[in-house]
Amino acid sequence: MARKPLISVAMLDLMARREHHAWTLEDLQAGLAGRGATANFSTVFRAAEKLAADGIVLKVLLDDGRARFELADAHHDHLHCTECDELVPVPCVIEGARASALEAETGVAIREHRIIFSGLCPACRERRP
Amino acid sequence: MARKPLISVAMLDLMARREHHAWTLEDLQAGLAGRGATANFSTVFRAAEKLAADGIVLKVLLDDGRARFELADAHHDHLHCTECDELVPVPCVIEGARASALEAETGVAIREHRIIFSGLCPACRERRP
DNA sequence: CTCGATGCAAAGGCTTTGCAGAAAC
DNA sequence: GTTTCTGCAAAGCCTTTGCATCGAG
Repeated sequence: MARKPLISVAMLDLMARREHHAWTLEDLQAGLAGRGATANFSTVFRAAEKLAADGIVLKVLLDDGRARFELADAHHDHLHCTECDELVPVPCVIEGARASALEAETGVAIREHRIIFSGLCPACRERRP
Repeated sequence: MARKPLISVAMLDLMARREHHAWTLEDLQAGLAGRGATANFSTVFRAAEKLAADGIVLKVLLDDGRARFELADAHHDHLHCTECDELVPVPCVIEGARASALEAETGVAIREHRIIFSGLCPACRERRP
């Protein structure tokens, strides 16, 4: 019989199912439990942090004070749905030229950016027109 | 002799001096104390929250977990300086057309956005080329 | 035996709230 | 007297850490 996989492996496996785009630690713990991989919160926390440190997942912090983790793939920005609380990906709207212009205009040196739109995700928008 | 002003008044007065663009509660408490308006942290917190609720100041939450408050004026975005930790204002880079295009493209309904760039502010950029 | 993974409980960092007294009107 | 502002202390909410155990190699 197969041995119990490490939590970090089960976690990546879970995230790959894309039930959420971005997962809170609570989401992860619940999702893991739902698939028979019950784990302590600290363990979930440490596994997620390690994956983030290794660049395998990305940690995103929201105004609600809870971090979300998502599989690290192509850069994109986010929309935080005010209705269902999901953090959905949207394509990046900052073209390199725009950033350069801003640097020239303001004198700052931009290393990275984080854009979070608030509004309704497609599903909620349809549900509540 | 003039009576002791409400903390919220002293706070607005302090913020108007623009020593910082955005103030943490700690900054505010220290700034107030420095001007003879010593106040309890809770009082500073409540005054700031009330001003934010009234739309007089804007509350901005950063990844470091501490909220900042700034006088609410024209919309702008921010650069969080990785060197001095200041949150400096930069002009908004999202034109309305861009947002509309994004809504059409993705199906989301955007209500507002928050952009935080990370990098060096003009002063630090000059200091550390 | 040694090291990483895990569970449990406790500690942290900031934010919020409850309650009572002081101040304003 | 009633409402608002304050101070103090206690809770809260999530995130982190310390320590001991467990399990693979």
